[in-house]
Amino acid sequence: MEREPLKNEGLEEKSKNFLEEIIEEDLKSGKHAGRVLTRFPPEPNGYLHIGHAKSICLNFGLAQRYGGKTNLRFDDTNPVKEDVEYVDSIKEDVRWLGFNWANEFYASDYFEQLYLWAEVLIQKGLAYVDDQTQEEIRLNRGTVNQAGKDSSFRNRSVEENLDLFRRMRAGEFKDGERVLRAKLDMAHPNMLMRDPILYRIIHSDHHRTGDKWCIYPMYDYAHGQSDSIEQITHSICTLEFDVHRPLYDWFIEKLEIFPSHQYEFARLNMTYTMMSKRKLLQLVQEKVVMGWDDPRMPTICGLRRRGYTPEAIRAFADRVGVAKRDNVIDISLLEFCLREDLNKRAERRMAVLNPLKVVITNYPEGQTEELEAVNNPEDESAGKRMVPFSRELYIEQEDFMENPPKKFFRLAPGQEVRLRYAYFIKCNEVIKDAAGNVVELRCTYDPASKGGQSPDGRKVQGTIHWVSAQHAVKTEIRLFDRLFSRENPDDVPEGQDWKSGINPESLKVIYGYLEPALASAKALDKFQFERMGYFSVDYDSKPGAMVFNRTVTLKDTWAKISAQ
RNA sequence: UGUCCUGUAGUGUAAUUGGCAACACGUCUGACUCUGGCUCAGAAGACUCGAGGUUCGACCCCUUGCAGGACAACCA
Repeated sequence: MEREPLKNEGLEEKSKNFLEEIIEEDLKSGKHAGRVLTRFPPEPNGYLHIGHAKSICLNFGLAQRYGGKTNLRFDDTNPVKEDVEYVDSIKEDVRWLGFNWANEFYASDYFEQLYLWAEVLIQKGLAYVDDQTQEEIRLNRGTVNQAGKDSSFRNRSVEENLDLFRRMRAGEFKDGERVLRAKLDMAHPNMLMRDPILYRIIHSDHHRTGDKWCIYPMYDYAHGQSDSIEQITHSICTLEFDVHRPLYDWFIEKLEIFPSHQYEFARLNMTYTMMSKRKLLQLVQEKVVMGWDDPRMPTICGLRRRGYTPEAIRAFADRVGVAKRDNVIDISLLEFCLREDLNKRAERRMAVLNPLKVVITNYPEGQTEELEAVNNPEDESAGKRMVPFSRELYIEQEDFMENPPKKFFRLAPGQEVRLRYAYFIKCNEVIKDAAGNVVELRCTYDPASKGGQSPDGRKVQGTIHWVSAQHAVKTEIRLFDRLFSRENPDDVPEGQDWKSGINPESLKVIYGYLEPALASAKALDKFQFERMGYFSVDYDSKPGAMVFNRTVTLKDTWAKISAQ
């Protein structure tokens, strides 16, 4: 009562999401003796994407916040789709995002226990072996508004079921010949409760268990029990599993095992972004993109290669929040989080993407000088560097206009601008080629403005970046744009393929000029090219043949103004 | 002709659990500036899906509509 509301303590109380509320209630009621154990359960059949990042941040974040732990568990119950390539990439991505799991588990670790429990269900008369074909099972399941029909094998004796199930395991039957089903209710309004399949026969090697098994548990039969075995307290998954929860609870109840609980949240959707693992796989297989880590992909490895930081992704996951309603996040929020992070840590450099030659006519030929430039105005500890200046420079084509509109603060005939960290220059002459294109500018500089200082207090509205022609490092630069041109890539016009939405101009390769300080940059190094955006060194980069990826442009107010 | 989930500014997420709707992104002003970046100051924008009801008082509770989503792989 005499306790003041926590106000000016710097840690303004952030509102809780519904999962935090559930956990806090559980903690208060002593539900699991104060224990919080979550799990991140990917199927190793594809690469993780930004949607998974939300789930990872949620599961690990929640555990961290409440003094708990998180297991990484591979849901590897379908050998035909899964592969070690994927488990390796998943581990790398989770680590890169900045999380450490308490244990690395596999659903396949539990195959024996799961099998034993299946026998228990058979003994209890709660499971039976069905000989119907896949087609018959499908037909007899009914539809959403029509009850299904009982299988004629539904009432086999416990002994017969046990015998058949053991022979399934022993490999006496071919793929698809029989399945083990739970005996629930073929008329249940929830389709998943209509005698779901527990085990199917697959004579296929498993990436971990090899040829030890030829029967494999289905998701519903494996997931909840795996949670239970690990004593997961809060099993958090996406909304589409909501319908599975009654089944999840049913197995735990009938088996009388640790009561893990499932909670569902709405998965992440993002504008202009494809989240379907299946379709992303297709893009890779059909070589629409360079691979899973193509910088245009929404995969974690793609974002990494693009130049994203784990901090930016975590901040994003934090800002999108968690709830149960369907949502579509504007991709500009992701970009905002990225810029916010990069602004603080990326060192600034100058680079000209579309060069226009400038000759300083009153600057001595053959002379070179070094000018001091700040590495990061947001971080003094980043220090300074020297940038070479000479008579011939490159500036950005778009920084010159022969007939500028009123608010154009850059270079134009007779107009003066500041070359960042260098001098004021004034354009005197415009040289064109036969076709009338501007190919060179002749300018004069004011020696008194060295360093970019105004010698007499005179104001120059514009400051542009530049690079000394003789010192410049020519480099490949990959400019990326959104992979899909439609805001919702799944919203495909009638009669068209979803791939019709792919943006044909999502990758543009150009050659630009860098200031020499950039020549020694290593893969994944990040810089802000002043006034142009954030760029990151690509894996393809080699000494002498550098490759930069444009991570994201800077916010461009001028583009808005000039577009009226 | 089903079962379940969900409806709050353009987009997300809040609202001390019944006390006259907040924060972020985006948008628009303006200031500052050696990045048309950053930063700073401000503005517009929601009668909380509709209709009833309970209550002094409803985003919140009740009734009833409507809308969106999920579920009919031997996928997860």
